Amino acid sequence: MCPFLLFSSCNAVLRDIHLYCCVHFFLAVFQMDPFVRQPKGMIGKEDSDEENENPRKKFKVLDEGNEEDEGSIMVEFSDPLPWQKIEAEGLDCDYALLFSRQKADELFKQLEEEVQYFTGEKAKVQVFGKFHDIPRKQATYGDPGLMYSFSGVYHLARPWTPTLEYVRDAVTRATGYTFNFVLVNRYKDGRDHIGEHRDDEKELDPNCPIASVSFGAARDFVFRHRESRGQRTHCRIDPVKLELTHGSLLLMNYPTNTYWYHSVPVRRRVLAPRINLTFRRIIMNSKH
DNA sequence: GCTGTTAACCTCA
DNA sequence: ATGAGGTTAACAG
Repeated sequence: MCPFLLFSSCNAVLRDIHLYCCVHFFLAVFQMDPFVRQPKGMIGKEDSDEENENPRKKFKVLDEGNEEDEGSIMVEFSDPLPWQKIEAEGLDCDYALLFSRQKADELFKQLEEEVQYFTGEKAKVQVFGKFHDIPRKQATYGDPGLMYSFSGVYHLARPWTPTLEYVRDAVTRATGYTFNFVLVNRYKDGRDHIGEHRDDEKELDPNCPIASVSFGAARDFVFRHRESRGQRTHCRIDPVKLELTHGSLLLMNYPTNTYWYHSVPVRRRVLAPRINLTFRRIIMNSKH
């Protein structure tokens, strides 16, 4: 359970959330039709400072230079992204490069200017009775009225910035899902990280995927099954390791977050910053 | 009340 | 340099 993201709302609205998700599920199925089945494992090269030319070349990017049409830098529905399916027991993810190198550079730069991160109390976390500085920077943005709790105190999510809206809409067009909230994590270098956790807040609909978009330095991303953690190793399920590259999109589908923990481990050789956006759909409740 | 969990760090292979 | 294991006390269920 993540103590940062307990959500509430001013009014009970989303009674049709299940119908909503079903509709988008079918949308997504049709739009994602030509999945590329690939064996699980590290995607891309281990040395992340060099350009990842191979994966990028596989992506068809339309007219990067045209700034007038927002959709022009994305692959259109009629020309779907070459998704990679990542599967294991109880794990179901889809991975694709959403933005060209050039566009991702631009978005990264804009995010560096726009996003305002937590400071002070909100930048600390209590674990096992001790307070620590969170080893990365965090920010939350979302639809008006959306709230989240931090250490039992509710705060409003900030309103969307232009760049966050742009990326959000790009993800929607690529997947068919819409999102009302984003958690921004900024890892200033390879020493910044996040420990193993699941995104299992009850305010998140587990049937709706979480969309993780990455900019900047490529970082390893590790899934571990909940039954293969700690001393109870009688159930041996190998971890699933990915590399999340500049401009990439990882969709975490149900029931991934039920069975699998994930982390971004320390990588001391990484010197450059990474910004990660995890788009979610929060089910508003009537409390508060 | 009891049990399970813990978005963190530290130590030591 | 990395990963596994232990931590520790409060709180949710």
